[in-house]
Amino acid sequence: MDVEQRQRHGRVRRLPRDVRERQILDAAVRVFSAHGYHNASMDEISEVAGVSKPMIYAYLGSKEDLFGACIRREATRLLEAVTAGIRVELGPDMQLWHGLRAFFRFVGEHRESWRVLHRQATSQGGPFSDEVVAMRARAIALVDALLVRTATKRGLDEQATRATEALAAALVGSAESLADWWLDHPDITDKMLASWLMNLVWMGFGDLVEGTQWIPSAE
Amino acid sequence: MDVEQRQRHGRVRRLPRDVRERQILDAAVRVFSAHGYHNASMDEISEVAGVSKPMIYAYLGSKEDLFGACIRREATRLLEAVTAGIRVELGPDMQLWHGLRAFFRFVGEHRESWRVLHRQATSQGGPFSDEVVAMRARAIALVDALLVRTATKRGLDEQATRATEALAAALVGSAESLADWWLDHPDITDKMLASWLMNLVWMGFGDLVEGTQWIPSAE
DNA sequence: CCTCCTGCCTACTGACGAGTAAGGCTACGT
DNA sequence: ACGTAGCCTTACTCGTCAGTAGGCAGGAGG
Repeated sequence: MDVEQRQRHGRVRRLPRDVRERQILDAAVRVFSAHGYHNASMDEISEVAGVSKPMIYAYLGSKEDLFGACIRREATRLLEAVTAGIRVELGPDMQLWHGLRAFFRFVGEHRESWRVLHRQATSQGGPFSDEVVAMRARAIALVDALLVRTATKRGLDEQATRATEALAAALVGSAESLADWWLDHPDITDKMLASWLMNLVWMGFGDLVEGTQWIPSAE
Repeated sequence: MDVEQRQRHGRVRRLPRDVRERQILDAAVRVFSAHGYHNASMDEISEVAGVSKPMIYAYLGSKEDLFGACIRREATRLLEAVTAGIRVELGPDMQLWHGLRAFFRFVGEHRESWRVLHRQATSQGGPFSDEVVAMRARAIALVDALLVRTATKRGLDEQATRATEALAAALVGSAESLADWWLDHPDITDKMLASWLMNLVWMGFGDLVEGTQWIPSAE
């Protein structure tokens, strides 16, 4: 009977709620990632999820709610991956280094998540952008904290500390942009990316051009 | 008679084509900037432009065409502003400095243009993104050329030159991100932004934290 | 064996918005 | 005076979804 129904509908039927929710979210991420928020239809998501449309509304709410849920889940995963990668006991440069590596590794392994987070979500002027803006702010705050710690550890000068938040924003943006660039140059390793960016922001062009290089102290 | 008609419709009637086209493009940029591509309706654009909808179709074509035209116009303005700001006779650091200043000045003076270019256009997976991707590629190429010139002027090492394009992408991204950050911190001057970013990418955190600073050589 | 709860579906509605048909008005050339 | 070209409008069509109404099935508890 169960088998019969699977054949009739090509679907597994009568699964517990949390399993269905995960399936739906997975499908939603894929579809949003592929077509963007507006061009993604609930019908397609339901089809990919192997579930009928009313189920989505019953479990995850409106399209906007669904999108928000996707963003929250993927952003949380990303932030967790990055924070997990950081070694707090090391110096600031090594912390940044490991954070960048974790970031690029995550993007490499979850391209769809990244597309949803970066491309789709940033753009839509709607209420969901709140979700992303908040997550992005958390990322910037993370970097900012690192910069502030670094600056205060040594004798900080007032000018520099006022700029840390802006610098953090710039750094996050450069990493995002580099991740996007990566999508068109897949033959690069995540380690190379992290290394380039590290040299750029830690050493600067000035040093770089003169041959000075930053190299991770103990791999 | 003319006055009567203005009162009746609240509109100036019977204007030459190129004037109307400009009005329509201006309105489109404002509406796209405010609501994003998908949430912007042709009806609203026509209303803001003070023109009926069929005029838009007659002059600028479909919604997609219209959006493309907006992007092209605004992106061209931006690139022209930046290239006009660059002083080719100066050293590479000063060139970057002036380029950055011109960029932030433009963004400050044309926030709506910037929103359309950066937020809306990057996101939509549609065919118009081609327009933006192309323009962004031109911007990256511009920076890349500067880096390559700088690297080859001194003794370049192979590793570094392979990375220039990526670094250019990162730099462009950081400038974009900083411009976005600026929207939430309007009490900052464009000069400060340019200076911070310049210090970040030219000197790096390493130097910055030790008190070394980059300062424009002759203002 | 009944019944009720819950997972699940088919089949709709209703709105919104892109794009168009068809024609009116005016200025200018002849 | 009379076309004719080009500016401009009102008032539609029609497709596409988001969201919903209402009902079927299968298992648990009486």
